[in-house]
Amino acid sequence: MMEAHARAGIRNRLLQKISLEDWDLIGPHLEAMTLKERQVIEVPGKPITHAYFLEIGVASVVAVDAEDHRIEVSVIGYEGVTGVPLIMGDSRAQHSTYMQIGGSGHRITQDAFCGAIVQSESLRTLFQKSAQGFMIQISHTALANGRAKLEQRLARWLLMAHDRTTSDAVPLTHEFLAVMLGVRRAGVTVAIHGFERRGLVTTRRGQLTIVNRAGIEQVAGSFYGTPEAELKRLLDGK
Amino acid sequence: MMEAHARAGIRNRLLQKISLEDWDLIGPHLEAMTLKERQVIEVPGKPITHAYFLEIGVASVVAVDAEDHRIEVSVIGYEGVTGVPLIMGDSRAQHSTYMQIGGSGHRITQDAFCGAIVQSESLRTLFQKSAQGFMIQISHTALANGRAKLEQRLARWLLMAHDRTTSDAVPLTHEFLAVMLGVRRAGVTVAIHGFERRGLVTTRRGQLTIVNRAGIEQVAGSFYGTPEAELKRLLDGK
DNA sequence: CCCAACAGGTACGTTTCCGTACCGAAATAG
DNA sequence: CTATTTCGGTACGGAAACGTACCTGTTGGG
Repeated sequence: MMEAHARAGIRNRLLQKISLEDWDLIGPHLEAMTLKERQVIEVPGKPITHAYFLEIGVASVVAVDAEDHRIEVSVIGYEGVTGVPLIMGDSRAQHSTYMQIGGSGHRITQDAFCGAIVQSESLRTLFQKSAQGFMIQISHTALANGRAKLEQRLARWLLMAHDRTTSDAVPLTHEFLAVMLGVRRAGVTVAIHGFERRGLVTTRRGQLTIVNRAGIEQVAGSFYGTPEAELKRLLDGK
Repeated sequence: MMEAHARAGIRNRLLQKISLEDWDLIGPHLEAMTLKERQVIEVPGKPITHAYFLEIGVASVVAVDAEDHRIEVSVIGYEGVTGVPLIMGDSRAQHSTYMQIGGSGHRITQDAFCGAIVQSESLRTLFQKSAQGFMIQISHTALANGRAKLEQRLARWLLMAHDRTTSDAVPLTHEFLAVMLGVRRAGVTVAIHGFERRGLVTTRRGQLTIVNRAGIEQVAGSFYGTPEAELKRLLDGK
């Protein structure tokens, strides 16, 4: 009951799914914190110090190569956890991970997280399924990057962000959207104008508001949706 | 010693890394087989019946969406195993997986494979690291798809295939290369001409031979290499 | 041995997106 | 309140790749 109380306000879907017995391995180690936009969570090549369970906000996971080419491969919100390599038995970050939209969450040290996973098979199963969902998302990012038009990719991104925010506002500049999608800033501006003209979004400086989600889903077509459906299947059982 | 003998001819890097104790969980269940090109290994949405440890040949892992957009996200050869979702506790295939270049390997049933992973922590660790390498490869496919030019992506693909074959010959048509990269067949033809002109490859109908690997690596730049280095780190220890 | 199917060479107009650049408006710092 | 930075609107030429198509040479099946 103490535990149940401690978990009362939690939005994070993975934390929610942890059983009462397992909670002893995780709950006591959680450190609640505010996560500002641009806050760095993981740096490629560096050890992962903590896993972050987001409550509010969106983190970007960005692949980087030796010549500093970069592109976002995944976004993480209240449905997941950062530090996927920890789940896979690796302690080093592959990707650059940082808060794209500020919010809050709980973090747990690498030691405590890995210890919990080793001790409890049910925790391991839970986080492995989350990691599998993460992998599916990356696959579909690869698909969208190779096959979709800028407009479709932007629509996909907006939908993924919208899924993870509580309001319809997406507080991001065109510049940041462009960096994540790996396209020109001017290209994003033009695409957003198209959305605006069709009444799908409204914009203010540094912010974009989703007005007609169904319309955006139509633009994204099947480039959006599969990872979301699969994650649901993985976490909510078969 | 019987076991050691049974493993004598094995090229697969994961099978090689299995300890003698763990071998009892895997070895007896392996079924050696020839794998012809185009042979289907996994079908999206369908249960995964076997995990395949390749000895020779290359398998393509292709992401597919509801509108049948498709693109290759990963290749697997003697360094890995198919059926990554099994490692993650899922029994359903996400991707379309099939032999791109014919060869041979050993397969193990889903039941035996999952049973082995559940029983042995060291096996689990091994395969998780392999899955982590797989994920890194997908991330870099996403990066290349979003950032690289056709020529660079083709170079990257050829290098990944070359790493997994015993000869310098890549027995594939332009058509198949195009499908995997998600580009036009004619685009591949033109790019290959460029390589040929620069003395990087020679071609015959349905086949391409790598002549100057270093030159191809130069074309691919840093779009090639990171996943390979990371897999080495993961499997050969830190 | 011939024919159908396949592989690939080539071309052309078109679309998409890039690189770059410039400018004005809005926010922020001093 | 002003100076500076940031953000977004717009434009232009050009590169990359597309869709499509047609044609030729190779290959394998009947």
